[in-house]
Parts: sequence; structure tokens; C-alpha cells
Amino acid sequence: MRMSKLYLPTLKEEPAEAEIISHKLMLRAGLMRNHASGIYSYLPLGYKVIQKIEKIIRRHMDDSDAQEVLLPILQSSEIWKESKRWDRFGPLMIKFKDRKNREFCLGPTHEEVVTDLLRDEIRSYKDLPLNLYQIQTKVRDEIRPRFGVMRGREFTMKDAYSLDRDDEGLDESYQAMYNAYTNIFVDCGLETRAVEADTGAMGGKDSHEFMVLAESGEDKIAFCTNCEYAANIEKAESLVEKRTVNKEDKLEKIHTPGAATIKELEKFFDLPGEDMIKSVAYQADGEAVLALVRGDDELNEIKLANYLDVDNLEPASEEDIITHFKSSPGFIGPIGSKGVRIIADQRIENMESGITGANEKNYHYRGAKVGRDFEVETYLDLRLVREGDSCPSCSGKLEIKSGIEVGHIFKLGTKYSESMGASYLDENGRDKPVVMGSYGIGVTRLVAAAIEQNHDDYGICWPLAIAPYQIIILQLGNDDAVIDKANEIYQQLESAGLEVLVDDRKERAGVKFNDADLIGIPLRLTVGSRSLEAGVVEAKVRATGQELNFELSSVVKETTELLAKIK
RNA sequence: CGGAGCGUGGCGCAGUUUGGUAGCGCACCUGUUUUGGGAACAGGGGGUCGAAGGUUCAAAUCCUUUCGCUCCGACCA
Repeated sequence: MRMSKLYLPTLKEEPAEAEIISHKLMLRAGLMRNHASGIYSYLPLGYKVIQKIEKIIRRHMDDSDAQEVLLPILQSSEIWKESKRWDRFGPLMIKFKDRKNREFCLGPTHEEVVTDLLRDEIRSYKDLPLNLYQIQTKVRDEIRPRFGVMRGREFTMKDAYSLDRDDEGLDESYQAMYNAYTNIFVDCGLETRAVEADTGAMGGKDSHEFMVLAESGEDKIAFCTNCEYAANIEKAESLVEKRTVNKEDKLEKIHTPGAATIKELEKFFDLPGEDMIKSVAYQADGEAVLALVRGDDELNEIKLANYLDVDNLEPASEEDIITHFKSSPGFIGPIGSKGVRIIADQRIENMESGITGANEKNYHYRGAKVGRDFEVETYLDLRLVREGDSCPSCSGKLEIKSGIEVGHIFKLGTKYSESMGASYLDENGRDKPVVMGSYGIGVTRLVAAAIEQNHDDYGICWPLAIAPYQIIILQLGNDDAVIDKANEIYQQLESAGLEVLVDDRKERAGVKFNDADLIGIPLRLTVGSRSLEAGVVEAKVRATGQELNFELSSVVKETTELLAKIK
């Protein structure tokens, strides 16, 4: 491609709308432009990168016997009501009515469509297993789109759906996808880590996320420094140490004016947070729930929501605390609570006693004991893991890092097949629900993640596999000899099947060098009168800065050889 | 949805406090000289100052309403 003809609007200055590096560079390097909040147009260079990624994805999906289809974006409300997600997804979906007043949404995902499509087709165990995938635009009315393409309202996703006869079949399909994903990300030149994940609104049991480690990531991941354990912090667990603290044995009500937070209580009593019982009040589908964690711990709401199995878990407002919990904000506690479900973290069980709110303004109890002074419904893991916690599988130390979720795989089980009636007849003629899995890759998010992982002060450093072009030839100056030579090399390389961009614009050298760095083409060849006099073209590897001179007579051969070594 | 900030040529910004008829840098067009890391000089084009309403002799500037964008939080596969 000739740059004189390429639509490539690069920006010299930082766009004001962008905050993180990948977003800035995607705008500056002319990959995309903003249309509205969280909605983008992809320009030629950006779309090339997307197509490269899609090609890699297709190859690995096809290799694992998945078959590509294309499902509708416009989806009828009926199937969503069947799966009970019309309300569950709620405002995340763009919903509207057609001229005949029928309800539709723009598909935020396609489980319902796939299930609907196949429930009438799958008759026999002989039709299974099956894995269908598509690369499609998804529409989600995110509450807060941000970081450019990282959390957009419209984005490209590869989603796949497996259908199996039973759990063993699902395990196999899941493992095949796990392997395919691992290979896809390696082939894209990305470093990812698979972590255990919560299943969220998708439902189901096992789930893994594929994370690109990056400061700007919206997710937190806990890793063991000693073994392979890695989990999203939403799901991560740690060993519960067996130790007892605070041996007060009588319950005592204490006037604690102005001490409402754990920090203030630590000061007031001159005791550490681990001697206190933190009580967090929630409204769970209208039911009052009090979650207890140790004072120095943070509550993991996802763990609580999973246990309660509710659609709506919201922190109780100050008003709720007064009316529903009959308490006082800042002084809430489990003692004397009526009509409130009390659920405790397992570490509370190890506490001999603790300091907790007295449900009365400016009062706390000291020496509160579970079983004697109050009862709990159950003990379970409710706490957010912290850096330095002990690993649940090997008791090594946990470390916490930020990551960008680029892939997510789920074992859905029979959630959709049962609610929507997708079943088959087994060998014995018995009707059984299809066992499903679902597998997603955020294609456009992957572009941003790749940039987060591969850039420097001058611009993007594309991994070769997903670079929009492999080679950029800089034609410096307007000497006929230079123009002819640049042209000749361009044509030779293209004939050799390489992807080449030639900067034939009437720009000064500095502009060309800077644009080349910005758009991040992996290999740069410079043709100018200086190098021609020396009988060479200069080669420079974008990512490493490595520089070489190629003899004019063997440019194609040497370029091909060098490319083979670049990642 | 709560909090904060911002909307002025394509991009980045000043001007708003204290109303007086719009400016800078980059980009763009023409010409000359340049030409290996974002050239210099000269000339030139382009903006109903997000929108609507109001106050005023006069509004980018003051008031009201509204729309959009960004950040923090809530929320969110």
C-alpha cells in the first residue's frame, strides 16, 4: 500500500478525550475515531489489525471443530423472557419496539439466540456435540463506557457456544476451547494468564478468564508466587488461619461518641481492626441482610451475592438502616437484630469475641460472642483476598495485579437448555437437556490490550502477527534514484507475499520517521540517497531498535530472513 | 444515578473572574528556499464560541434550560 493513498490521519498532539495509553495511541496512530461515548469507527489501519486477529481466531476455532455462523443482532424479547434475562440484564440492553409494537433488543450476547436456533434442530444424541461460533458486533448500554475501546457500548466479540450430551462432553469441549484460547493469544503475540473467574450473570459453574496483565486493567487478579493458582479477585480465596483473638468474655455496652468507622474505633479502643466485627448492611431483592467480616477485612460482595442467589444486591441506604434494620448508620451490628438475615465470614467463627455496633447511635458492644450474644445463618468465605494472604492450594503468598480480560470461557451446564427447552433423546430414548458452554473473546478490546502491552514513548510496537503491515519502506527525498529504488523494493517484497507499506508521501524525513514509529510497523526499511550511495538499505526493528544494513542485491532475502526472527 | 471538570476553525488550547463584536500553536492552501528524526519565510482560507431561551445599547463572557464529552464512585460477564 502506498501511504500517499492511505487514509491515515495521525495526530501529533495528545487527544484530550483519551486517558490511557492504548486509547491515546489508537487515536493518534489513526486506527479509529470516536463517534459517540463508547462507539467508534475503525479506519483502514485499525480495521486491518482487527482482521488479522479475526483470522488467527478463525484458524484456531476451525481447528477445534467449531463452525462459524452469523447470528442476528436484532433480537426478539420473547427468548430473553424465556431465559429470565430480559429483566436481569435490564438497562444493559438497548431495548425498543418495532412499528408493530413488538419488543426487541440489540444483542448484548447470543446464548438465547443459539439455544432458540438449535432447540428445534437437535433431536438425537447423534447430533451432538456441536460448537458454533461467530464474530459479531455486540451492543451493551454500559453504565460508564471508558478507556476507548476497552469498555465500549459497541464492540466486536468472537463468541462460541458448545452443546454436549453430558458433563463429560462439556468438560472436553471446554478443555478444547481453553487450549484454543491459549494458542490464539500466543499467536497474537500476547502474554496472557488464565485465571479462575466468577460466572456472574452468565450462570454456570466453572469459568476461566484470560487476562493481559496491564496497569490500566479494570480487573484485579490474585496470583500465587509459588504455584499455578490464579483467580480473579471476585473469586479468589485464601487460607483461613486458625487463630483466636480478643478474649473478652463478658458483653459490655460502651459509649463510643463519634466513632463510627473501623478506623475511628481502632483509635478509640486502641485495638487493631482484627478485634472488631464489621457489619455491612444490604438490601437483597428487598430482604435485609447483614454481612459480618472481621474489622480488618473487606467484604467481597460477589461472594455474598452468589450465596444469596439474588438479582439485586444493594448496599442499604442510611434510611434503610434506620427503618428496616432498626439501627443507626455507623453503629449497626448483629446483636438484637430482628428480621435480618445475618451471614458471617468464616474468620468470624475463629473470633472468641469482638467489638461490634450496638444498633444505637454512639454505642458499641465489646466482648460480643457468636452463639451467646447473637446467631448467624451460616459461615462462608465472604472476604476479599489481600496481597500477602496465603494461597489456598499451596499456602504460598498471594500477589495482586491488574489485568485486562480479553477472553472468558464458561461451563453453562443446562441453565439455558432447561429454561428454553433444548433437549435431545439419548441412546435409551430418554429426553435430556443439552449441556452447554459459552466462550468469548473481546476482539476490539484485544487490540487495545495488545497496545497496552506493546508500546514505547514513540508509539505502538505491534507484534508481527497482528501488525497492520509487516514492513514499512521510508522513501526519503525526491531523487528519482531513491523513488525508483523504493518502488522496486516495494514491488519485490509484495511479490514475495509480504505486507508492505511504502511511505511515498512528499513529507520531510522527520515526519516519516515519526509516523513510522507511531503506527508501529514491526520492520522499517529506509531508502535514501545516503544509503543508496553506500549500496544498502537500512533496516530497523521497531520493537527492539535493532539496526542492520541490507545489500541492495539481496534485500528480499535478508528481509524475509529477518522477519522470520521477529515476533 | 451521585460527585467533579470540560464544550471556542480538523487537533491542542487562551480569552469568561471585570460584557465592547474572537485569538495562539499545529494542521490545511499558494509561492520561494530547504530536504536523513515532526523545516524557514511570505501570502491565504476556514469558527452562528455545543444548542435553545432570557438580561443588556451590546453576550464566548451574565442568568435559565438543555444536549454532549471526560474523570471518580455506584454499577457492570
